[in-house]
Amino acid sequence: MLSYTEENYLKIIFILSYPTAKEISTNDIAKNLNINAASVSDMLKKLKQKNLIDYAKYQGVSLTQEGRKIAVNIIRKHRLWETFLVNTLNFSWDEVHDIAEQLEHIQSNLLIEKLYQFLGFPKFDPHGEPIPDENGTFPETKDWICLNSCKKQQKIEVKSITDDSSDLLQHLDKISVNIGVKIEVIEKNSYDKSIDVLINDIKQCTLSKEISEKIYGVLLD
Amino acid sequence: MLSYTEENYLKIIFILSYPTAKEISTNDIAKNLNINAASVSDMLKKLKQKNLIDYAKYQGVSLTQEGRKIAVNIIRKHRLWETFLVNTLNFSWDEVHDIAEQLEHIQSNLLIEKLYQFLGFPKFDPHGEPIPDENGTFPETKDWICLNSCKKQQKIEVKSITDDSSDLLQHLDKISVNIGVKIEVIEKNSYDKSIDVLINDIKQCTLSKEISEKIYGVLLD
DNA sequence: TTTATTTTTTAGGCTTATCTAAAAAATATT
DNA sequence: AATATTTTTTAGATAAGCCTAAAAAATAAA
Ligand SMILES: [Mn+2]
Ligand SMILES: [Mn+2]
Ligand SMILES: [Mn+2]
Ligand SMILES: [Mn+2]
Repeated sequence: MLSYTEENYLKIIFILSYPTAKEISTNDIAKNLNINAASVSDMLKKLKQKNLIDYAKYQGVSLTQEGRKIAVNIIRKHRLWETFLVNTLNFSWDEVHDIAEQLEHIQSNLLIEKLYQFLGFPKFDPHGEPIPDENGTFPETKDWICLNSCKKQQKIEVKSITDDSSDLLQHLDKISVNIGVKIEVIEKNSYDKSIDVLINDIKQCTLSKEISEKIYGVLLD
Repeated sequence: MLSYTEENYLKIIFILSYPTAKEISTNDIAKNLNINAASVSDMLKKLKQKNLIDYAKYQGVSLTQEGRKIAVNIIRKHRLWETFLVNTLNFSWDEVHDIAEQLEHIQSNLLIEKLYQFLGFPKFDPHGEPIPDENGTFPETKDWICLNSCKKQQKIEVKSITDDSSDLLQHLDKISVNIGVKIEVIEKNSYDKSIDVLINDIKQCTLSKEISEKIYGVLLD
């Protein structure tokens, strides 16, 4: 049985390396968990000891088979709980991430099985993030592209927001961006990498790089 | 913000003193939490420091206003989650206690409000235990009596089982005792304090003291 | 009312997860 | 290639929550 802390380390290593499975630096983990790099070094030693990560001093870190399995299960639980909170309890999509951060650590396979069934075997969470199935397999998303990478005049249907922070999601609500809307690139501004877009063929606005790189969708036309 | 551990101490102090609010001993807490009495002494000092308990060395412990409020909220969450697990996710009543022990520590007032509403403002959990409302008020149960205290030929309708352990609940399933059944006392055996009973006017069996003292109900006729 | 037993507290340790400061290694710059 | 900067690790501390062993207080028994 792992501690919440250990689970959070495995989860963040997975997320930072997804989908490439590349090696992650001590500093990246430290920044993302808001802890000191020295503490991360300590924990990496411990996780290596438990055979959950591949790690050699100064060489970065990656998950072992076993570590990946645990990380994916935490992510599965997180996203199923977010789906429950929005679909069943009528939370809005910007309110659920912090609660799911807690719920993802509840230990019970039966609970997750039953929740999964109750929710109707969902494949994506309220932010469009893919929910791995009971074998750890993620639903297909390879035709999704980043809005940020679209050329002028290309148009996408939004499939996912890759950041659940309430700040961002509330901002997206304000400009009427949610899962399913169509966004067309009107202009690309090279100076600050922002883009001018048309949302659902009606509303025009400018999206900063920070925002556009978190929106993914499928190309239309 | 309290730790899970602190919350568990407050909860067990409440439960051990309910409904009398009498003083609780260090040893009682230690036995119930499966920890050493020395550890309990340490924690009591800390909880007193935080004004959550009234405590003087060697004199037993009781909850302050503030401590009681927190304890009742944990119990409310525990029982609402058990209700959710049984009513919504189709768990059986013997499977839910350990999961609720984890879920009761999830921090979010909004979550509990929404869960409460989703479940239809339940007053009792799957074991018949009263669920305090948002103000900490417990539903009325003062006409409930313990099966153990019934005289020969008295008959009750079961309202609650005051122990959620799966061992006991599975045993009760086996002898067809659940919430709502009628139990009549046929004979009281003074030697071991066991009683012979008739369940739903059909099935006769003997209940040990350990079992009969955990069954509560309302007197019939 | 002494003495014995039980309960509770204190003293001193251990583990986990964190920190700061300093050392070591890797990387970037001149 | 030598030096400066950044990244990572080690060393040494701390707080929470637990432990065992021993001391102190309360309670029960003689
Ligand atoms: Mn999330
Ligand atoms: Mn999400
Ligand atoms: Mn319970
Ligand atoms: Mn219960």
